[in-house]
Amino acid sequence: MKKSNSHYHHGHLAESLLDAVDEIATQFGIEAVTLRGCAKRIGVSPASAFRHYADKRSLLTVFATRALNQLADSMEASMLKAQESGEDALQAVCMAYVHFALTKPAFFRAMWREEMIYSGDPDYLAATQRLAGYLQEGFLKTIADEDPCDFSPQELLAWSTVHGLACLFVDGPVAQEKSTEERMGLAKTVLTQLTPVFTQQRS
Amino acid sequence: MKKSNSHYHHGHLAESLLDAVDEIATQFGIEAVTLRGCAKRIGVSPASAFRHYADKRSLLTVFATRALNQLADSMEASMLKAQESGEDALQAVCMAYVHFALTKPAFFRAMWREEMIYSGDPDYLAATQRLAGYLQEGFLKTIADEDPCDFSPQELLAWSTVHGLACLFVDGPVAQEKSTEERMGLAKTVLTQLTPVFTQQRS
DNA sequence: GTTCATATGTTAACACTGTTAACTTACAAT
DNA sequence: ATTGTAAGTTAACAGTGTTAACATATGAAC
Repeated sequence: MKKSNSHYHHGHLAESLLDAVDEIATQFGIEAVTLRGCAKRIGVSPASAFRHYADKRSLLTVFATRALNQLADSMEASMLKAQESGEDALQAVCMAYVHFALTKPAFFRAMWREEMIYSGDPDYLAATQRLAGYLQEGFLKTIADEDPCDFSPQELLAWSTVHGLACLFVDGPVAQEKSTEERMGLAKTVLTQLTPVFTQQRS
Repeated sequence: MKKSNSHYHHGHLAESLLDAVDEIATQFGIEAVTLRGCAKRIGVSPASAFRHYADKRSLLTVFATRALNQLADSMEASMLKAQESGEDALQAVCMAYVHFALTKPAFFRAMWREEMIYSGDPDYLAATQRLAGYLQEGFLKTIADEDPCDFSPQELLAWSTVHGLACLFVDGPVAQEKSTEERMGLAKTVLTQLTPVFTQQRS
């Protein structure tokens, strides 16, 4: 955090650019994010971004990865809290997923826009796997050392339902006029229906 | 279908532009669709599109609406076929949903990219409601004349699951290396788990 | 059939985008 | 102190959506 008075070298440009993407995406949506806009917001020349990111898509990939880890953090916290108080951990994790999508829609979109990012990037893939890991907790692992990209039908059902719900809320025509609280309640009702399917084989 | 030899007036530019979007999106993805590219493919000047569409977003809105109706057509056909042969109609409709996403990923994406279209457009909204209608068939309607945007928990569970599955296949890290057939099989396994939830209250 | 309003196309320009090449500055190791 | 390198700048490029001003073909009224 050392500050030069010359201001020629910014010093934290890579991270500052991510913050700029954050702010612009939050205010105007992920489609409005522009390299030149980010640079201008930081007070730096348009071309400077290319010293730190190969292209715009790389920047958005890192941003998406960052957003995935933020979501995973939030899911982890919810899980731990639920485990302490003896609540349904899977339910808590799912609700955290939906809550993130509702409160940070631009971030949630950025995570899954396949054509805007390099979805084969190792860090990105690792972040998606970390996220999926919290949804897999609470399920019996039948096979050890399995491919982390391979999901049991129960796990995939859980992820599909919560992901679909989040997507329909964010980009779809479902409950558009409703408040965040109302939609969270609706999500709870929907997810509760799944408990009979899971309670049979829960660990 | 009358053809002028002067070639000054194209005649079917509005529809031809939609076809161009179709072809470019299929080949290179929805992000690669460009007004100038569409115009060039048709052999028309870049500015001509604006006589038929207010802006690019309007064109993509009509394209998304068209794609939604194609999906709804496919779902309707699957439903009728299943009803004739006595199969599970809801299952058939869900499988048609996933199949469309897998075979026409660019179209499926275009339907739900909120920032690329005018999602408040009446025709677009009508198409989404038509689509949702096929998922609602087979469920008991408890309240008559209800808002078509309002879904029962069961209906929303069905839509969320199938939509999430489709999205995770198309944009997510799930089963990326698997073939379409394998993924359809996986989808069936996931969706079958929902039958106990629905059979209680099916009509 | 000629006239003419209108729908539908063209051309040329605008500001803005991502990206690159050539250049400049500051820092850090010798 | 010198100097190599990391990190910034400027100026240009082609490509984008969009608009204004202009051109042409169509079809209805006379």
